[in-house]
Amino acid sequence: LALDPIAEAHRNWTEHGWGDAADGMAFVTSVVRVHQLLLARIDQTLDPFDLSFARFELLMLLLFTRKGELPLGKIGVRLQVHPASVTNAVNRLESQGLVVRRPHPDDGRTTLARITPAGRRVARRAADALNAAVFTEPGLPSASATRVVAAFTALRRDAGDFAVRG
Amino acid sequence: LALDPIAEAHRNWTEHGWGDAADGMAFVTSVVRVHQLLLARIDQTLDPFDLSFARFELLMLLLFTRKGELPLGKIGVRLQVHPASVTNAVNRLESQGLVVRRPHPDDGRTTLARITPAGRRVARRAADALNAAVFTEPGLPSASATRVVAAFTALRRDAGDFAVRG
DNA sequence: GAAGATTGAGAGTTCAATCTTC
DNA sequence: GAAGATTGAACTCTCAATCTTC
Repeated sequence: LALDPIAEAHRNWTEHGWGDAADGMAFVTSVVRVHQLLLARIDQTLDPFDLSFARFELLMLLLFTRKGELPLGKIGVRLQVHPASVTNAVNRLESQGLVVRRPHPDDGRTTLARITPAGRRVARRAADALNAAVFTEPGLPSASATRVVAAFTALRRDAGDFAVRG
Repeated sequence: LALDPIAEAHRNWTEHGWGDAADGMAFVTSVVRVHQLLLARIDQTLDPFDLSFARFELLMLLLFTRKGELPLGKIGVRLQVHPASVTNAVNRLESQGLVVRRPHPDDGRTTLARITPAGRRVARRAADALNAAVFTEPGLPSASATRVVAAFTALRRDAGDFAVRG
């Protein structure tokens, strides 16, 4: 096992005359790597449920919606994914019996995705599994995680990711 | 534009009796979303060079290697990606003339990937572009970024991502 | 004409299976 | 038999093009 590759890259960047960007490079690379590690744990946990994280997020979104259904387009906006990805995910979930499509009553253009009773059961069990295997102990001290969330919320806000309350 | 979806999810988690996992869920979701935002900026910056971030990382790895070449297997270990991904990336880079394959002189099983002069030029220019467009201003205050890197280094170390200096 | 959704193509990843060389 | 690399299959994501409905 080698030493920390990100620290090494930071050193290389500095020695290459890119000192001004070295910290930012290390930050971005850290995010990429931690994302990779977390996703691996998540995928492993969701494997028994035959769910990807993307499909899990879609299921939870419907679970937390009052009527248990949402237009496909709205799902894409909320989950920040491409319409084609929504179509694909809903196809899979529908073939698994966790979601059904139905036409919008008032607008013939839009399609609604509705979570089924089986979908609700799977969503709750998968969430329990993720909570136990990943979320309750994501890999850093609770105070540290909270600080990261705060810093990332500011970053996302500045990137125009969501509206500022006002 | 809606309010912060992660804050909303945190509220949903708490109301659903999953309070113990709500902070961890928010942490993980934040990492996923920030990763998505950063990668979008990176891909956009690398687009003119016809490079993905994965191929850029491979190129930089070779650029910083003494002899400018490395066995494919070692590349996979350093970049933490599957051997098949290395084969794929090297195929693309080779067709772009940025890398060449050559057989290992002492071991007929292993193949070396060697960065070409053109590869070095593209790597330096792409790095300059990324430094200017992303790394010098990744989206949060410098002190904040440094704290995140420290927290993530601890997380990666605990996950067995690299050896502890001893 | 614009909005909503789907389709097909292209790129990337992972896995299992295969082939060659040690 | 094990290590290194490649191949083909399965999946996901994105983009451009298409189709239907407003």
